Amino acid sequence: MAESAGPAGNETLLFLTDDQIRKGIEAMFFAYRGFTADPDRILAVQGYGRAHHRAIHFINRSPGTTVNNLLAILGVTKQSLNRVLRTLIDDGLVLSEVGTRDRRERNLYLTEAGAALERELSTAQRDRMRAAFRQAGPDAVAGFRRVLEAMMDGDMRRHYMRFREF
Amino acid sequence: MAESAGPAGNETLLFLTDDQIRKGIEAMFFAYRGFTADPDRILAVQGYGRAHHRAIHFINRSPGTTVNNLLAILGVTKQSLNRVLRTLIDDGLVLSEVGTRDRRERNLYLTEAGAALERELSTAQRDRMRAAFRQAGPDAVAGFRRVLEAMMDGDMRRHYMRFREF
DNA sequence: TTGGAATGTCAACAAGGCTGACATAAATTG
DNA sequence: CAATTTATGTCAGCCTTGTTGACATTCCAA
Repeated sequence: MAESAGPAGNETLLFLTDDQIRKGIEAMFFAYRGFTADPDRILAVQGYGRAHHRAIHFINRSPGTTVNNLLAILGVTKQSLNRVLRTLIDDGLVLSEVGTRDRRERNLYLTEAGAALERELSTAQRDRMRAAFRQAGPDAVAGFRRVLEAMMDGDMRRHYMRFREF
Repeated sequence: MAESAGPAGNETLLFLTDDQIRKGIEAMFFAYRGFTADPDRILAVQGYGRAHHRAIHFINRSPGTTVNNLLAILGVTKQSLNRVLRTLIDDGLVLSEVGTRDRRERNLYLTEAGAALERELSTAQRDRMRAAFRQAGPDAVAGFRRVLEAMMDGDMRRHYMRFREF
């Protein structure tokens, strides 16, 4: 090809140079800090951490979800999750009900207090995300989603896609 | 406006509905896991963690950087960074040289062994990022970058932009 | 020379990962 | 029915990585 040029040897692939990729890597690093900054501040007041936020988020997303399902989504050990879940249950933010179909399972729900904290956290996080979306524009948002979806591990993509329709 | 419709009350803002935003939030969460998965596996073998990776990455990006500069970029306490830096120096991956201009400062460099580990880590991470970029396409990559840049805190954006030209 | 800045270090603590072991209850399977 | 598997909880202990506080050293600059 006569128009071949540059380090990548192909102009159509210039967005795949190592430097472009490195910028993407650093963008992920710095942006993730912003992404978690607002919830982190709110959680710190209550003495909670990101692990609590994640549990609250996914229980809110799928009320009645089981411990096992949460373990698969969060990718942590049951001991680790249990510690977090225990404090949330003891503090009255999460309700754990014995399963009806299978009584070994525990169905997890947010209490009113839990839902209130969830709203506080997600409002803060959504405000920043909304501002970023608005600033970048709809086409950028679509691209953002496409790249992130391509970056996920297969297992995680399944958990993500399961609620795509909403 | 006659065409006003939907929860947002404006068709041109449909990408800003709470559900769209929530999808963006979960995309960040799941994608970040993929983003760190490969380096995490490599680091675990050596007995290192993400903190070591971050230090190695930014020393490699800016050879001769000072401890203070690294602190500002990483956003941790000097005690926390010092512990990580200490192990890297003791293990012969990082070289700490007394500053010439200001002898209170320490200029940090990767040794050959440190550079080797850096290459191993960044190759793994870049491979995934490159695959995601290729799959999503150049326009999506541009959007990805725009959204992430808009999501950063001001301080972090400054650190990010400082090396934009590469 | 004195103050302040940059750095290092020690100690203590907490969150939240991990592994391993073990208990219990309930469902499932042979 | 008995044995096994599954879902969950819990205890103990370990690691990384964050935090605060205190204090020493070095050295630049006013």
